[in-house]
Amino acid sequence: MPKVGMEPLRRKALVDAALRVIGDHGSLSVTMSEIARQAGVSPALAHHYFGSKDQLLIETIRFLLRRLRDDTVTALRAADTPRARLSALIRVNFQADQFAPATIAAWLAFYAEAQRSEETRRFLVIYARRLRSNLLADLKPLCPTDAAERIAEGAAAMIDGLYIRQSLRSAPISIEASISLTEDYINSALAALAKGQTP
Amino acid sequence: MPKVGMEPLRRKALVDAALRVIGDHGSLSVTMSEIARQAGVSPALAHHYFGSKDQLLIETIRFLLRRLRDDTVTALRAADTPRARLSALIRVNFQADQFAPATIAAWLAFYAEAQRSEETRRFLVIYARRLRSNLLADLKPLCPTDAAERIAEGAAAMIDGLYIRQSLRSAPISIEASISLTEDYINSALAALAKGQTP
DNA sequence: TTTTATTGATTGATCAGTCAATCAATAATA
DNA sequence: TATTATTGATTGACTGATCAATCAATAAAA
Repeated sequence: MPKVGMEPLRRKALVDAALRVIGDHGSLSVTMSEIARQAGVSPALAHHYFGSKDQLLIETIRFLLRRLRDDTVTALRAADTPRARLSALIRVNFQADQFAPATIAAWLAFYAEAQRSEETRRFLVIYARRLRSNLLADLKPLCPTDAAERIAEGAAAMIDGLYIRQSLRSAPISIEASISLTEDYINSALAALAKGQTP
Repeated sequence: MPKVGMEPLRRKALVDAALRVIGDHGSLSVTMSEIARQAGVSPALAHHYFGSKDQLLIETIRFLLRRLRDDTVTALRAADTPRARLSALIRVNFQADQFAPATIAAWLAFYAEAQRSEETRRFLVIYARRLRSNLLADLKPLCPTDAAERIAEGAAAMIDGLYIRQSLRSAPISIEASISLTEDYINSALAALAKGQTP
């Protein structure tokens, strides 16, 4: 055989390259040639391993999702109270690598793509649900379930919104400011509840 | 066929068609032919009036922006206290036509496009700034300026986030629920302030 | 006649995807 | 050890399709 065992290396290199190209091109309208060139291989090889451009893009979004999930798991492990886990959850979503312009551009591009590709949409729905349910799990110990559901929904929306707004790079908010805005939302929502419960 | 004075009619028909095609295609990767067909004219005519596909797309986003601004002006006129104007502002952003799937898809597509096209980006920045500053103007009478700025930022993000999440059509939130989530955020943020100020 | 509206036909560029052919590492064989 | 068969890795060249953009020609109004 030839240099056996190239496949996993090439796949990784191609996904990385795809992410980079999408990132600084700011769109999924990138060519296989460009991706392949960035990965240092021929366009034909990219097709050999992924079958189609769509498939390579799907793998790329899976990668983004997996990275976020892994970061989340790690962050949650380090926190031990519900409130601390909420903070960890927020922080993860604004972590440096998630906030990198290229990453933001890629997420955005995939959001747009989700309107066309059912498979892409499924992945993003998974992300959206996961964020919401992670928040929910740690809000439930802190307030009634129905309130927890609303706050989880609101916090998830705020996180996504801050993230998207970042993509415009107008009046860019710092990571810390984004985090504290979300923290404040949860704090005051919980405080308003507590006040309402003991009138 | 050629009656004089067709230009404005054709331009409008083409922009409408572009919006529709972008909407149900869920992407800016639409062809001039498709848009022209929807508008009932030849592709060549679309080029005749707009010069290029990019230009037609630019006009399309201007149209979206203008519609939102007009709706905003109308809504603000009908409200007379700062708090009422805040509610009006929120409501406008979740109005039925803004919430239509095709409209959401188009906004999303333009967000992605903004990563590539400086002109598109400028338009979206205008939108983002306008939302923020409208909110700010009516928050200022209700709380200290620095707090108003934070709340405006947070509310704008929540609105955008709810909007984006709607595009995934998973666990779709009703218009009313989206509105009340944003209202609650403002209410509890203001309440937390009031409480903090008179301890 | 001059101007405006409109189109069919065409061009040139871009790409995804295919394919036949080559390269090189290994394992089996002699 | 030397030879050979096998096969994953890799590519250059090509194809077919798609599109934006152009243009020359025509039809109707002014």
